Amino acid sequence: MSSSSRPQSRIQQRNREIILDAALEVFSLHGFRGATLDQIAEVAGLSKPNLLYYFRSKEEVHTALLTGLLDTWLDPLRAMDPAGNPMQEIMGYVRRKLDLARDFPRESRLFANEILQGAPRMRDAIEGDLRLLVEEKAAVLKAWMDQGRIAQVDPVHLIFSIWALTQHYADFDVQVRAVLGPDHDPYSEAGRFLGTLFTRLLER
Amino acid sequence: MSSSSRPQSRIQQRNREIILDAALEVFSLHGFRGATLDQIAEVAGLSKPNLLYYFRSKEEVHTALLTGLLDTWLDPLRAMDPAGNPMQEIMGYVRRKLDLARDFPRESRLFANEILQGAPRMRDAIEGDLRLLVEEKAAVLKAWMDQGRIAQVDPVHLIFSIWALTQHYADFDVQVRAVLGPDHDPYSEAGRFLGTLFTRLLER
DNA sequence: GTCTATACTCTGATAGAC
DNA sequence: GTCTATCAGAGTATAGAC
Repeated sequence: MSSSSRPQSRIQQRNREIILDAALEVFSLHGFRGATLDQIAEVAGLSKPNLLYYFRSKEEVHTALLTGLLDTWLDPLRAMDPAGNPMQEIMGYVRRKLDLARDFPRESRLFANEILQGAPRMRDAIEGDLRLLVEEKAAVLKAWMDQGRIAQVDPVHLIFSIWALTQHYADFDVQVRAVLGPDHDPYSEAGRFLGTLFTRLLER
Repeated sequence: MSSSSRPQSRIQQRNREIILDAALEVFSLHGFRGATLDQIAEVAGLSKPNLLYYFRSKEEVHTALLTGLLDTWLDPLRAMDPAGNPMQEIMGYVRRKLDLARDFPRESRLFANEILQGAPRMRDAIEGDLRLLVEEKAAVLKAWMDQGRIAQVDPVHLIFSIWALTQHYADFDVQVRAVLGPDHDPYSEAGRFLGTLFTRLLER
């Protein structure tokens, strides 16, 4: 099944993936400006001109990474079902968000870097899709509170707190592990802790 | 009163401060590698060679910023008094940490950038002073829990959660404001929300 | 103390051989 | 598709006039 707009051989797709993986590694550590094509090419095991054969510019590589990232990042929130059991839905969201942080820490750091720098390449998405989704889900949370099914608390800041607490384990991984020492599994401990925290915050 | 090791005129001290303030602005936005001396010099209103008259290198400017940052950042935790009232001490800590985020967001982002990048220039401090202080204060929290004065919860992750929740408002400021819209004061709302959260989590 | 000029290296991107 | 060679510009840092 070939696309007329962008025919791609298997090797092309494979190399694009290798490059994007290397770029994720480098951009997530150093941000857009701090990252260099030399570094990305080295991690990818390609020459710099060859990298630029697959992507026209540094900017294009970065854009390719950001495209879709926000969607992936928001999917767990989207999955929160207004018709479901409130406590289960919220706990499921926390669980899925923590799993994302554990399984895709580089994506989390890429996102953190982008926001830290003032979201120069994501502003529109954040002021658009992200804001709308938060408003929608905050309304769902508010309804649950007004029905007395969970405790009253600011629903938007509740969402912020889920983001902050889960992403912290990916973004500040170095610090978390330095403090805990080698004999700990940050994410399983975090799972238990966050379970307790949100239960006590929301259960009535 | 002159120091023999580093005599400094008033104008020298003043210029060093101007440079450090400009550097904080730029480093906190772009990280070490993404920041340029040109940018820092421009923000400082000085020529690049003049900047390098006050600091021998880009590295030296960055080091000057990081030195002392961790201390400032940990001071509120240090102030948590084992002899005080547990609930008041913890709430006071959360309050002071949130005030730090509100009043010194650039410092918070500088720190976040450093950790995101793997803490290449702060590893020792984090594995040393920071870790020790957390261990000490976690023991204090544990004692309060065992005395039944606050609810049982993992004390180290409790400290992580205070960091994550307060720093989020500085580090993800752009996102927070984009979601809340213009008619909100993020920090006063956060103050109320975090008061509720930690009360419900810890009160028995 | 501050500036202009400049040395030298790094970085993004292109040309062209294979 | 991949490589070597290379260019133009940006970057850190220094020299030396004032």
